[in-house]
Amino acid sequence: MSSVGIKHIASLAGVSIATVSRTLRDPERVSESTRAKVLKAVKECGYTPNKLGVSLRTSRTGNIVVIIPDVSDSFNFGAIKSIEAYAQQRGYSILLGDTQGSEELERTYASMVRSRQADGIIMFSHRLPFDIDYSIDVYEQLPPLVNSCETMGIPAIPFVSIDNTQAAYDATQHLIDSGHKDIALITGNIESPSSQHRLEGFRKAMKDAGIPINEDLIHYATYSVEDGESVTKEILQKEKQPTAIFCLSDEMALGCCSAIRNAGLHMPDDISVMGFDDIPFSRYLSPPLTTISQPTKEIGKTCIRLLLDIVEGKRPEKTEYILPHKLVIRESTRSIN
Amino acid sequence: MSSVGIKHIASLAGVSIATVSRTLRDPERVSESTRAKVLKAVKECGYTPNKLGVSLRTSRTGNIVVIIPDVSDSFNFGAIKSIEAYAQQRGYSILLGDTQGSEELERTYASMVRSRQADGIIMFSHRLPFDIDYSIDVYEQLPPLVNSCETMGIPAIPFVSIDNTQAAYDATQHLIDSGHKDIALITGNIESPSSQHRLEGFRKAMKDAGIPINEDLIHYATYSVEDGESVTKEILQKEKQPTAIFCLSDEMALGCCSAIRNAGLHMPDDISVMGFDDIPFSRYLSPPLTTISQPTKEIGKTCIRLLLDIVEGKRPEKTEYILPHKLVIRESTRSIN
DNA sequence: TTGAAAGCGCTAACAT
DNA sequence: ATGTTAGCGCTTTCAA
Repeated sequence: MSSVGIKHIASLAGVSIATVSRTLRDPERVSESTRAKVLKAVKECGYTPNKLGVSLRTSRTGNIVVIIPDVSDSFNFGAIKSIEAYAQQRGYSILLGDTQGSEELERTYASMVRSRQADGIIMFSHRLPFDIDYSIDVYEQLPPLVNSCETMGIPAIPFVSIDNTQAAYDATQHLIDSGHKDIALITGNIESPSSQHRLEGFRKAMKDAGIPINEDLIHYATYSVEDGESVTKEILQKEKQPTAIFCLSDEMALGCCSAIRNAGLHMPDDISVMGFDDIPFSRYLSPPLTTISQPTKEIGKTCIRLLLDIVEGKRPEKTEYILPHKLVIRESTRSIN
Repeated sequence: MSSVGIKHIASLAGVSIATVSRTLRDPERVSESTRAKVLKAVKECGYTPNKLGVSLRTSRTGNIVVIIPDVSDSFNFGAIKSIEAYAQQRGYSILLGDTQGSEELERTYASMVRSRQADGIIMFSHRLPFDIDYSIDVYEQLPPLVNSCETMGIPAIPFVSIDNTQAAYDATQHLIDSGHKDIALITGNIESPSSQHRLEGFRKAMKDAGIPINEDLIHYATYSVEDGESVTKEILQKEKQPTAIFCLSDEMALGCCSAIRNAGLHMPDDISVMGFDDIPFSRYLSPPLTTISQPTKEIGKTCIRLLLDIVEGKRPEKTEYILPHKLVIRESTRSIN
């Protein structure tokens, strides 16, 4: 791949490099004839400005890094899609950084803004991906950063999510209303605030209904298909079985359903399963999954809008954006009243 | 976020900026005492070199763009994962560019190498994301680029994939061996070589078995869940129904299974379903999906290894890497002999 | 072992 | 309307 620079175009068009630059960034400011000459040369050479030079000079890159533990997790998808759409509309590019849950990779991607390769970060994890000195003003040390779905618990960092506690409360309430009392719960990584809050919502709903919680029915795992399957296996091997299993993610629910089927049981007749997230696959499951739907599109759009405002120097009015969730009742749960 | 540059560190440590640079890139070349001074200053300020400056100077960025129509497509996931792992090991960062199938976005991401923000491209789509002049040497105009799973049909571009024709042949053969003759086929976007080759493999297997192909049973769609569902609905509404449906992607098979269930039919008793890709979810379906498994890890690793070699100036020995696939027989197909 | 200085490609302030 | 020039942050000769 050959490399033509602005100087080459300038000499080819018989103008100064400044004129080339102007023609490209603000065509109105050069005469029509000059513009034609320059554009012709640009076209002939297939010239593209070296963005390193541009960014170095302007200290703007037009790149936003989105840091996600797992891009393949279907839940994130809706959010990513709307982040991309809106960013493009505002002239920014989205760089997806998949971290496989590795903190090191989180930091690597986050460092792209420190090293000036990107202007801001949207973070789908709860870990702060760089060190800050809490003894001095935290605000000053923060790059443009927005938290999606998980919070780091730092007030200076805008946070967009649903009310996980209330959502889990609603899901649990639905099971309780359907007559379930022996409800097993499988959590995601309990270090993530989303998992903590969902667990909290579950406890609260049970408590409000006056149902004592059997701690043996609470299983600590991760939001993965594999864990959903293995934990469910365990659950089904015990003597006393729950009438319902509440998986704190749909991915887990998927594994859960598989384990139930493999045990020769049927949903929802033998056991009810409640998911969380409403990933696209959930409606295609057999039976289709009852779950909590998150407004992923809105979450994504809010994140990127907020972030670009910050990048461009506007301060967001609020620092916490809680969007509405929805209980989606399908066929994996049934009333046992 | 404050911004300290190399000059600041230099003055803080009482050395020249050249020494700071040397200390950071090749610590051996400065005296121990100087090194200590510099590193101390670096640490105090939390200094990170501005990569724009570095890259501008060295004309290397250490970034690789991976361009994918849809990061959420579970099939790509395995490949992405191993691409990331290997790249990291060789000191490169992976930037994921999700294009939603948009050619414009493909070009946007591809232009990152032309504009010097990345060193090379791994492309999961079949469209060349920039214009080239076929009247002059094509090779000269190509940035470091490797094709994954889809080929652009340009010999100069290395290509890593399975043998899609043979894989579809094997899948079809399995159905034929099981006694199926009336086999419906649902293709992906027929402009993609992978779809074309899979269709070809299907035709060849049918022909070799002496089974005439009913063109009405070949449905042209895209690799999506939605299309799998809607096309299957259509198929099930006709008078004469096939005994098996071969979906050219697992995502489609998912929708297909859902449609079959909604029609009150059962797999594999009423109808057999064959997928393609073996995405992680497939084994959790009910019933688990019979499909073609692709060696995604190997595909990813081969791509990135090839690409980094090219970036670093080594020419790959071969230009086509065909890796082995595998027929995975689960429970969505049955013998009707 | 270290420093001075050129220059990577570009933009923008200033001058014409 | 266009050109000249300084300088963004860094690496790397070259010289000391």
